[in-house]
Amino acid sequence: MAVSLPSPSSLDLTLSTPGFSTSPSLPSSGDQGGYAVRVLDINQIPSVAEEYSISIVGEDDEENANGTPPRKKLRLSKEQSCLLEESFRQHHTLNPRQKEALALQLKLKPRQVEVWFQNRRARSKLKQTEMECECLKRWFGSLTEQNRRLQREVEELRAMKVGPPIVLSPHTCQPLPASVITMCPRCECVTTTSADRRDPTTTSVATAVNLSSKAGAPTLLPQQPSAAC
DNA sequence: CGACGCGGGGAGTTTACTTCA
DNA sequence: TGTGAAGTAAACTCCCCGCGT
Repeated sequence: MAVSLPSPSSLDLTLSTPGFSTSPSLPSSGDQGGYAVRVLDINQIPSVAEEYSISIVGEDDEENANGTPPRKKLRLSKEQSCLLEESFRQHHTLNPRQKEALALQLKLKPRQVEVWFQNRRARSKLKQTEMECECLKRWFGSLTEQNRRLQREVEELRAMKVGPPIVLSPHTCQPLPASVITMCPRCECVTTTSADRRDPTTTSVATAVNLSSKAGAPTLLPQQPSAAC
């Protein structure tokens, strides 16, 4: 029954894992006494539901009288969750041997470990998607604001009846193309550079503002955000 | 090379349970 | 203190894909 876990307190908790030590089908060992042992989660006030889950979840109460297994739901203890999280940090998928070993260590069924990893992957992906969505929203807002500013600038230049500034390349003495505003979608830092000074291999977020556009308004050409920041 | 079975993973859903107003 | 809505997470189902035969 002994499980190697970091602290003595966690060992105590693990001994009372729902669905294992409290299972009615298991003979009560001397120091635990079957139902006498409860899930001792120091951060959680025991509830009626907890009592319920303890009483209904067992390793071998697979089916009821109809032959259909009742849908049961256990709550993983903090130690179990921590260990699963730790394992998830190491690898997001488990091979059968790892699954078996982890299940044994956690006193869970391999299927439960498998389900936990499935759900964990799903949560991870959801979180990632939400973060990307937020990032894109901020990026969009920033670009919108930038667009407004540039349009104002164009209007002002038009009002002055002054053509777009022509910058000569220090190397070739040829006019440079339109400036390129580069913004990092993560930290939203914006830098303005001449097109010929950019590293052609860089795939940074670039918003090309063509001030000499015949149509009047500057054209914004959003590109994919880069991972490099 | 295609058909078949099997196992694993993703996506979506259900359901038990908790939290909070 | 009781209750219902909302949130969370375990468990389920379906489908697809890769792999071995």
